[in-house]
Amino acid sequence: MHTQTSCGVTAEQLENFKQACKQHGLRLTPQRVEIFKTVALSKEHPDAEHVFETVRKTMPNVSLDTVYRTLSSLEDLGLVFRVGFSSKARFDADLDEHYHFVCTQCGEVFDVVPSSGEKLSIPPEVQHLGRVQKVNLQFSGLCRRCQAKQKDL
Amino acid sequence: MHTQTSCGVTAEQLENFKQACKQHGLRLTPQRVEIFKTVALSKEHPDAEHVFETVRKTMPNVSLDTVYRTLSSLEDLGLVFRVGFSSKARFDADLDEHYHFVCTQCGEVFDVVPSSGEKLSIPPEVQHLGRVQKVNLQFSGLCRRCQAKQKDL
DNA sequence: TTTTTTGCAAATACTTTGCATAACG
DNA sequence: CGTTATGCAAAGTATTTGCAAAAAA
Repeated sequence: MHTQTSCGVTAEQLENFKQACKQHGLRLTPQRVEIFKTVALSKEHPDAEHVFETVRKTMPNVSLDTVYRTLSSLEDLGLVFRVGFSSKARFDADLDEHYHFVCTQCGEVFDVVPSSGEKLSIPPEVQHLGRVQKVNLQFSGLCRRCQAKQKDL
Repeated sequence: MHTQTSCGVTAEQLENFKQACKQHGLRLTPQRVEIFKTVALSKEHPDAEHVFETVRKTMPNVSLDTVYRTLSSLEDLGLVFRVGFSSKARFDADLDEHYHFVCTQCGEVFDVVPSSGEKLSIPPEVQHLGRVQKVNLQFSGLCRRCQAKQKDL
C-alpha cells in the first residue's frame, strides 16, 4: 500500500516528479504540478483537451498550449507516456504480420519481420476485452545511423 | 518468385485489389489503381503527401483529398494498413510495462497488464536496428460493449 | 535579478467535407 | 443512364510557435 496525498497521487510519484524536474532544470510551477497530477490520477488515458478541462477546474487561467508544452516536457522526462503514436499517418501494403522500428530522430520506419517463433500471440485477457482486429507493435528509438551521427558531434 | 507486372506490383496483388474493389462496389478508377500501386510498391511507409507527390508524376491532376479518401477506402478493404496510430495523442503516467486495447468504435482505451510470462522481449533483429527506447503494443478492435450495441440494431 | 514559463493570439500541419462536374459500369 | 468518384475550395481538428508579461530560483 502506498501513502496517498489528499489528491490520490502517491507521495512517491510526486517526489519522483519533483526530482526529475530538478534534475533537468525544469521549474516547479503550479501548472506543471497540476498537469502531472491530472495525468497520474486519470485512468482514462486523457488527451490534451481533457487534461486542460480538468486542470481548468482548479486553475481557471491555464491555457491549452501550456498543457501541450507541459505534456511534451513530461514525456521527455519519461514521466508520462504517449499512448499510440500521433503525428501523421503512414501506410503500408504488406499484408504479412510484421512490426516496425521508428527512429525518433530521423523518422525513418524499418520493417521487422518476425521469425515463426517470434510471432506475437494475442493474450487471453485481450481477447476478453473485445474482438481484436488489428495488432500494432512499434519499437522506437535511435536508429544506427542517427546514433553514429550523434557521436560525430 | 512472383510474376511481376511492368511496374513491379505482383499480378497477384493487383488481382487481389481488383477483386476487393468489385466485392465492395468500389469502381476501378485510374486514381485508385495508381494510389494502390504506389503504396504497394513503396518500401518506405509513405504518408499521404508522399503518395500524392508520387502519383502526381504520372497523373498531374490528382488531388490530395482523393489520395486521403482512397487510402481510407483501401484501409477499409484491408488492402493497406496504417502504420502507427494517428488521431489525437493520449497520455498515461503508468510507468510499468503494459499494453493497450483501443476500441475502434467508441475510442475507449483499456490497459492490458501482462503477466510475468507474457512480457514482450525485444527481438535481436530489432536491437540491431538501433537503441530501443520505447515499446508500444496496441491491439484494436470492437470492445465488448460496442459488440453488444451492434447486435441490438 | 536572471532565466524560464506562462497566456494570448496567431500560425501551422494534417485531414475531412460540400458541392458541381466528370467518369465508371 | 444512374450512381459513384473526382477536383476544387473551404472548413475542421490537433498541435505548435513568437512574444511580452509574469513567476520561479
